[in-house]
Order: sequence, then structure tokens, then C-alpha cells
Amino acid sequence: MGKKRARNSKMAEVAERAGVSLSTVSRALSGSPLISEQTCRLVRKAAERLNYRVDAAGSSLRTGLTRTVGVIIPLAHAAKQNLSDPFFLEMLGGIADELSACGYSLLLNKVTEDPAEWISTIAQGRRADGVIVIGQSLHHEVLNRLASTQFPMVVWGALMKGQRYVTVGSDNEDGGHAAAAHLISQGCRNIVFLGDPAAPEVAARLEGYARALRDAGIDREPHLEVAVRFGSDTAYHAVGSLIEADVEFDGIVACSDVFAMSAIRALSERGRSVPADVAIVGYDDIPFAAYTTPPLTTIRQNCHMGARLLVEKLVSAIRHERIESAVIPTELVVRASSLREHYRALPGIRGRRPSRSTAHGRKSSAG
Amino acid sequence: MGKKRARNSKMAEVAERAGVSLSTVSRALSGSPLISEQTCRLVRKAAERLNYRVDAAGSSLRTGLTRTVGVIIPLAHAAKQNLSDPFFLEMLGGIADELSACGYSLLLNKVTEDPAEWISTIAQGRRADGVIVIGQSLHHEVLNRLASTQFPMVVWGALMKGQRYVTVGSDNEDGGHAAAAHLISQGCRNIVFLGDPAAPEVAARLEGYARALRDAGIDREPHLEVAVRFGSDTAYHAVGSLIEADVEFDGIVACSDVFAMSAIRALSERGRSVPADVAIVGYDDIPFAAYTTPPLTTIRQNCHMGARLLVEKLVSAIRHERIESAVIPTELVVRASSLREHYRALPGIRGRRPSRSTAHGRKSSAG
DNA sequence: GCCGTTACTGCAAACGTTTGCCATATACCG
DNA sequence: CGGTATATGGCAAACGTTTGCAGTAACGGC
Repeated sequence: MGKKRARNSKMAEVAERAGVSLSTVSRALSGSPLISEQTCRLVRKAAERLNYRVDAAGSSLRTGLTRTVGVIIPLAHAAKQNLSDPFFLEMLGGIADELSACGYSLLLNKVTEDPAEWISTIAQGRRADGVIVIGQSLHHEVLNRLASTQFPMVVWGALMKGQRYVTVGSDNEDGGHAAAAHLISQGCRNIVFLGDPAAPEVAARLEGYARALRDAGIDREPHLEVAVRFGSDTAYHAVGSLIEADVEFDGIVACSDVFAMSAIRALSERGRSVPADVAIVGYDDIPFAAYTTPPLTTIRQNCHMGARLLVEKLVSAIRHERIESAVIPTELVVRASSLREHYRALPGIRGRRPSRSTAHGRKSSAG
Repeated sequence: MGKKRARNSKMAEVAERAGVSLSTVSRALSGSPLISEQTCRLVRKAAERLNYRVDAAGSSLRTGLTRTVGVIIPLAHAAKQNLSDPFFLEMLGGIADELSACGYSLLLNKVTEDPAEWISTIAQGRRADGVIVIGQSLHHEVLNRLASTQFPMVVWGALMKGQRYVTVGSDNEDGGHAAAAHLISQGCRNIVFLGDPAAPEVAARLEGYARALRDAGIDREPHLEVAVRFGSDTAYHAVGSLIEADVEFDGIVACSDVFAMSAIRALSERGRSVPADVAIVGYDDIPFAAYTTPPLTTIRQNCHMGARLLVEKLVSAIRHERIESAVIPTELVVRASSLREHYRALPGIRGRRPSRSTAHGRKSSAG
């Protein structure tokens, strides 16, 4: 029979094949309750046989939804910093999993410039139904301004006073405190803080660090607080400089495990032993942290939970539900890099003679 | 004047604002030569003032193009293996950069199941103009079948006989050869190969390894070729098992730096020294490779060039140009983990006493 | 001053879906 | 057996863009 071939979309083909109308196909495939179970099966079968998938553009145009979420990774404006920190990548992987579990696709944007520009492009161009920003980094102001656009957005980062966007993040203040307190309990008195407090996450950790010192009656020493930027190998050089400048220190709170690893390298190349001479606590608990020499004591961020919450909240926001920021607790994971007392006795940590300092020389500096 | 408000899209608003017709706006924004410079500027200014971006769905529906590329990371079907290997991630970062340089967005798909399903979804659903598959892994057959769909696709991986899809990859055979030959030149005779040759990339490296042995007149020993899968910590356990089974070996060719690091850990926990007892060569040259203890000798894959070629070729394919596979040379990067003779003399590598074996005991096994 | 040419601009159709509303078929009740 | 309620399917409009074609203004040449 002379079917109207005007509608010559592939969906029409499916309809013909199934012997039903085009609208029935649409409803059947989207699981509308208007369509009987039987018809639905029929349509699905026809669609499968033709290897048919609903055209994203058409659907998106009509419904105004993309079933896609933009993930924005703002890189420190520094040059060609590659997706460098494994922590971000674990987070990215987690987000990818959670999104696909919710039926969303992931539009990845690695952004070196102003993220506002990108979010605008995504939002105005309707490329995604919402965005997740991994790391507020130095963009707090921009994000705050963006919040007023009402475009669904969730940010991985620190909770800040007067912020108008929603964040999910770990308890940075507490993490910083735990790291410093742990080192103090190991007998450290001169503790370096490695991280750039221009980033809110880091600022909070620095506060926690300061609180721990205060609690222990230790004075903050500005020259021990080193503003290390992400990227390249600044942490390595920063620690090297400290040593060369004969600054006395016996502990390091590093704001990422990567920083901690750089610090270890800088120290051991100059004959300082970790943890005998300098105890170190990292941050994140990236997969490698357990496998460095010595294994890294670190503040674990619950990446999996973070990813789940980010996605959950964003999806809620897309559904026009009201959402609120969340703070995830951190956890101190003690490995060898901070254990000054027992490091020789522990199983699984062998070799590496304590260098110059004596075996009990852990209080060689300070105090 | 009673403008027809039938067309009430945002683009119409821009048109009104600029005092021109809707089609002129479209042309101006897409840089059509039909529009005068002056009008073009006018339109752009109006668009900017209204913070207007072309709607992706509408544009895509009309043109059939998405300006988006799907990137598929097939994970070994193993369970929840997270985006684990830094090498893949560096590659991903590189691809992201190259794509955005070409004006393409990146749709990320982390896939645990059959990638064919996903590619179908992307292709049939018109979600992207083409796909890049990172790592053919165990999916050679599937990819081959997909090639016939003519959907633009480029795969990072090994060149295989009779393959119908296009790959970009490094010279795995040569890399495997270089690794093994280097170890042989260091006096190794019993060289373990760590990697699952079910993956074509690995199979080629194994061939190169075998050729190096042959050239040196060494027989292949099947029990030294250990099929280690990616994910979890199989490499660590595999090496542990070898030691416990009293298998004699003095070198390891690992198919990734992560494997190599696991191997080092397994060895040193059991009192074997690297490189004195066992020399190790990794693969990839991930950023961490230089910073392990000892620093890793490895086969560098030129990730940056790989990303560039993948994107270049895919974009060509999208333009219906004919494309061909490419092979990128690898490079042996010698660090300490393989230097049995000189390891004590080298700067920057200190401490770690050679364990039981004598300092010159590198020929302790085999004959 | 009129016509031919050039250089823009505007109209309207089409891309593939979804969905409100109406039409039809079926079943059930009286 | 007729009428009504119910369940299901179909029609057509609308989403925002691009682009072939046609129309118009400007301009110069004769």
C-alpha cells in the first residue's frame, strides 16, 4: 500500500516494519505507558533488526534535553599541564561510571582558560543538561557569578563562605588538621606546608594545619608555608630550595600525593631520609601512594563517594530539585613515610639506611 | 513594525537586535562568504551581547554533523577496573587537547562491555561524527566487523594482518625487541616477559622479545612468559609466584610501567634487589617512571604524537578522505632499573644494598 | 535615465523527534 | 443488541537551525 513516504526518517522505517505508526514507535521506545506490552515488544524487535537508535539531535531538539553532562577540568592556567594528577583522573573515572549508570553521557572539557566561557558554551549551546566542575582551583569568583544563571552545576571543591554554587568535597580543614596532628604526634616540630592557599581547598587545609600547630603550642613559621602550584615539578624544587637554604624542618604536610612524592625525591637525592629525618604526609591516597618508597602516609579522599554525590546532586538539579552542598569526611591512612619511631621495625619496609642522622636523631632540629 | 514572532528562537532575537534576517545571522555566525564583513561584525556583536550560542541540537539536526568525537576506553572486562593506567590517561589528555584545537568536543565513554554496542549507539544515534578507540585490547574481531559500517573510526593499537580498521600505534615489535635486547646487553639470560599476548599490542611486543632472544642464541622458556592481565595487582602476584616457585630469572620485560612497578615491589619485598638481582624494563614511560626507586628504564611511547595522529586521521576520515594506519617509533629510555653493572656508580641512586647475591652475581642463574 | 550586473539578504522548507489531542476499536454493562 | 467507557493508535505541530532559491538594492555603463 502506498505508504506516505514523506516521513522518510529511519524511525518511519521501523514503524513500517512493525506495522504501526511513527508515534507509536516513539512512545514504545521511550517506554510510554500508553503502549501495550505486546506492541512495545514488536517495535523493539523491529528497531533492533534495523539496528536503529533514536537520533540524538532530533530528540534533543524536541525535548530540550541532551542526556549528557559536561565535565570540566580547569587546569591551573599554567601551560600545557597535562591531565596530571591521578586523583583527578580517578575522580573522572568515578564520575564516568556514575553517569553512565544514570543513563547520561559525559562531555569532557579540559579547560585551560576561563571556565565560564566553556560553561556558557555548554549551557547556551545546549550541549549538556548540566556541568560538573572538578576542582574550583582559582575560579571561585567566576563560579559564583555563574551560579546565577541557574544552569545545573555542581563543583568538586571546598565550601566557602557566601558561595552561591553547590559543592561536594572532602573536609579539607579536618584533613589538614589530621595530617599535621599526626606529624606532631610523631615528634615533628617544624612542619612544612606544601600547597598554594590561593585554591580554596588548600586554604582550608592550611587552616587545619594551623589549628593543629596551635593546639600543640607550636608557632606558625611563614617560611615553612610554601605556596606550591600544581603542575610541572614545583614541589620538587621548592623542597630542594628549602634544604639549600638550610631551613630546618622535620615534617611535611603535602597537599597532594604527587607533591609528597616529589618531596621524597628531593629529600633523598640530598641525602635526607624519609621518614627518619623528615616525616611526610601526602593527600588524596592515589593508587600509587601505597607503592612508593617508603609507602606514603596520606589523607584519603573518598573519591568514589565524591563521584557518586556529584552525579546524584547534579541529576537532582537537572530535575529542578533543590540541592545542597555536601562535605565528605577524610581518613588518615598511616603508612611508612610518617613513622619516625618505628620505621625500622615495621614489616614490608626494608633497606634504606637512615642517612647521616643517628637512628634516634629524630629530634635533631627544633624544640 | 509587527515582526513575525512566529520564529521565536533566540537566534531570531539576535536577528532583530542586529536588524537583519534570521538567515543572515546564521550565515554570519558560520562565517559564510556571502555576508559582508560589516554585517558580520554587527551580528557577532549582537550575539555576544545576548550571550547567544548556536543551539547544538538544531544545528546538528539540520547539518547532520555534531562537531563531537566519541572516545572509547575499553576496559579489560575485568570488574571495576578504574581508569587505571596513567598511560591511557595521558593519551586521553592529549586527545582532548588535539580535539579542542580542531574545534571538536569529546564524548567520553568508559566501556566495560562490548565496545561495538557503544559505537553503534554513538554512530546510529548520531551522537558524534566519529570515534577514537583507545586500545584494541581483546576486541580485534569486533573492531574489524565495525569497520564495514564506514563510520569514521581510528584505533590506538597494533597493526594486525588483515585488519580492516585504521590504527595508530607505536612499533610494538620493535619496542619489545629493544627492551629484551637491552636486558641481554646487561648480561641477563633468563628474561621474564610480563603481559598478556591475547592483546595484539602485547603479542607484537612478545614477538620482538622472542626475536631478541633468538638473535642472542637464547632459548625461549614458556614458563618465563607470564600472561598478566591489566587491572588489579596481577603483575605483583605473578612475580611473587615466580619467586616462590624458585624460577630462576635475572631480567623482566614488563608490558607497562605499572607492571614494572608492581614487579619491583614484589621483588624488593622478597629481598631481591633491582637491578642487581633482577634488571627491569618497563613500557610507556609514564610520568612516574622517572621517579620510582630505582628509576625505571622503559620503552617510551610517544603519546603526544599518537594523540595528534589519531585526531588528525579521524578528522580526515570525517571529511571522507582516505586514511591509513600509522606506526610510531619507540624509544628506549635507560634509567637505573636495568643497569646491573653500573648501578652503584650512578649519581642519584643511593643506598639500597644489593641483597643476598654478590655484587657481581649477575650470572648467578642460567648458563 | 534606464538597464545589466553584482552583492547581499530574506523566505521557506527540511532535518528527526516528541506529544497534545482526537479517532477508532474493543470490551463491558444494561 | 445498543451505548458508553476504556484502551490504544494516528495526525500534525513544534523544537532551532541551515541553505537553495529568489528577490532587492546599489552601482556603474551606455
